[in-house]
Amino acid sequence: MVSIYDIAKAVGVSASTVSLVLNGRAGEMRISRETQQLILKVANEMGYIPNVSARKLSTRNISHMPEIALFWSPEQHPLFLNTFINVLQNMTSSGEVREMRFTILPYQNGKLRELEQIITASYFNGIVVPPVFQEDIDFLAEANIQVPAVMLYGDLTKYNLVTVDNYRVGTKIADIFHKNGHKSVGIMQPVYSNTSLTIIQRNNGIMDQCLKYNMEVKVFTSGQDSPSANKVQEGRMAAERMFEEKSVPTALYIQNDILALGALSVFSERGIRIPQDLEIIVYGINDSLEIHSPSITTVQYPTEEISRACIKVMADMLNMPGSPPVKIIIDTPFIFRESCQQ
Amino acid sequence: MVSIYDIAKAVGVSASTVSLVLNGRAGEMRISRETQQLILKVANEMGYIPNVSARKLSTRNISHMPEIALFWSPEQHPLFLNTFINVLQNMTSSGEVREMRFTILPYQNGKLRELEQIITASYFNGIVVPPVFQEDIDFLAEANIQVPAVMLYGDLTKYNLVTVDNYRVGTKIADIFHKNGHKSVGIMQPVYSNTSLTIIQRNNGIMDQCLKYNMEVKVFTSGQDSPSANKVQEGRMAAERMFEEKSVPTALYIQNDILALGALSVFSERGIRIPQDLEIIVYGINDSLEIHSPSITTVQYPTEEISRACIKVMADMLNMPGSPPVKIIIDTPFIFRESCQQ
DNA sequence: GTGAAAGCGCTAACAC
DNA sequence: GTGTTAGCGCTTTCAC
Repeated sequence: MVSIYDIAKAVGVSASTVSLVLNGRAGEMRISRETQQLILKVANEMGYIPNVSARKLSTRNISHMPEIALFWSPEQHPLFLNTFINVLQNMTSSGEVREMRFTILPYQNGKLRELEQIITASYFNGIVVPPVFQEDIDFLAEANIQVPAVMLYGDLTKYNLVTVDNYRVGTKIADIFHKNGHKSVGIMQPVYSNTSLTIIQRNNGIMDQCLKYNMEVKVFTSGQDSPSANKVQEGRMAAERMFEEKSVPTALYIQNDILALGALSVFSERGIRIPQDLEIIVYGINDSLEIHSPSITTVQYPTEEISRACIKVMADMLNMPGSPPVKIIIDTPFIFRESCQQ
Repeated sequence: MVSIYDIAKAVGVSASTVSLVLNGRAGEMRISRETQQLILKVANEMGYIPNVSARKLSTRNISHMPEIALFWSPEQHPLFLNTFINVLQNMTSSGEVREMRFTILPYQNGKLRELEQIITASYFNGIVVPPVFQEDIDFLAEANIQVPAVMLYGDLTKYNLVTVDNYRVGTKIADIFHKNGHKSVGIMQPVYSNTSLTIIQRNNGIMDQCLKYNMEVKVFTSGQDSPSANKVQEGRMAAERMFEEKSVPTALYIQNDILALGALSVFSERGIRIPQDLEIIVYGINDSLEIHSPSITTVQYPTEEISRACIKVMADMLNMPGSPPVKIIIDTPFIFRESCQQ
């Protein structure tokens, strides 16, 4: 970390001169052209980056407010982050919660531990993290976090939790398929999903319930992982593979809305009639499933409600640090449309 | 701002005692139960929030890296923020650019000025802002920003700019419609759009070019603003209004992909044949337009490329502060599909 | 034109 | 058990 003192030393002036020049206030004071040039040049060469913490401290940070770390992994739903920020904006501007600032910390699922320093050093006034891999949950279970923390998954009683009941989603889907007389159920999911606990939980819900009802369950994936940008293609491949089976299921649950778009296009090309040949339920949140022809029954991933509850809990914890952690389960409503009636 | 000194004074102990207790290190040292309780209680009552800047400074912030402000308004494309963070993650983890930290600062389009203090106080090592309202551009034109700034719109030569050529998108669309023999062109857009410069620019491109070709242009909106969550419904309403006209256009440009979903469902219900009765081009980025039946010709909003260029420019400016601002125009590729052939 | 010095809120070593 | 003190990097006032 190069500081203005390092620059001052290198140039042979005092730190305050450096500070003035670097802040474009050299004109106010009368600092010589040469000194200015030299300071700028040396600062550049040394790769100086101002320490904003020091700056905020020294200037009595006008806009001081809680800084929250929002951990984010690429596998989160692509609309979730946008929703979170919009909800935040609404809640703070309406005065429903105090103002806070969110800094996004990208991480790889399963590799949260690599950010241990940041997480445990209390460099933020609070943290929000959606740990959907066992490794991350294990890490958090043993981690020593001193600031308010809201988890979006994981049954760790020492932290606040805002989440949905994934297992229940699974059993309800099985119930519906059973009620509609199906004997053979398919689950379509991204390849990545074999390690995501939310997906596993929903699968377990379906499978356990199907076992009870004596329904057959098959899992379909594209067989190869795809970059997140290509979930549609992955859905197409998964659908194609479904038809390679001798017996194709009559009811299909798709774990991801983008994947569903790909699969639906294959079904359409192949002339599969929905729901007559195949009943479909999709988990996710995507406008196009509503206007798809036929319209698609979905289990809503309630990103807005999750965001709202998460922000509320964080605000409460900031106001009352040390309160016992809360656990909030958000409802996942079923929206019945043409692809699968209740 | 209540500090640990305030708490110390109130309780009648020293600041270091307060610090120890508040950091859960009271056990290490031997601080009495009562003192601990009291400190915690008073801290709560006084609404103490640790100043993370001071904390980072005093602990020689291990994870020190540039902190960038990412200004964000609700009207941004809902997938853009996610894309931005994913691209950031890829670029930093591959070592393509230095690590940086992005803090999201929500703002209302047209009200950027309200954040003037934050913007000009240099509390961040850099700022990124997508100003699409004239008020915001005017503000930025006169603002005194001392840190590297990347704009995602607006022709302000004093800042870096990464953007697309909206006007050109408009003229190209008009060219295509003209080439395909249309005499009457429709533009469908969100109500909000009458103040968004990007949309206005694309409109101007279309209109200017249509004038040349002697093509008629009509603009369609839902007639009433909708919450951002209901763009599909807004699209439906706009489509309905289109059919209230005596003469319905034979070619339609839709300014927004979600709006398009709503409109397309109406066209489908009404038995409008695409492209025979109506050729359609949509601006945006949405997987479902690709798998829609018929598939929809789009002008890609290149969020990934914009993000990449923006992050690269920011990294360069951090490495070489004081470099002259750059201006990067990202291509907006046309993806021709069934709804409008070239 | 430039430097010295105080102070922002906090932590950590050490003193008592 | 608790207090004193130095110092993190920067800005700002004032002195020369």
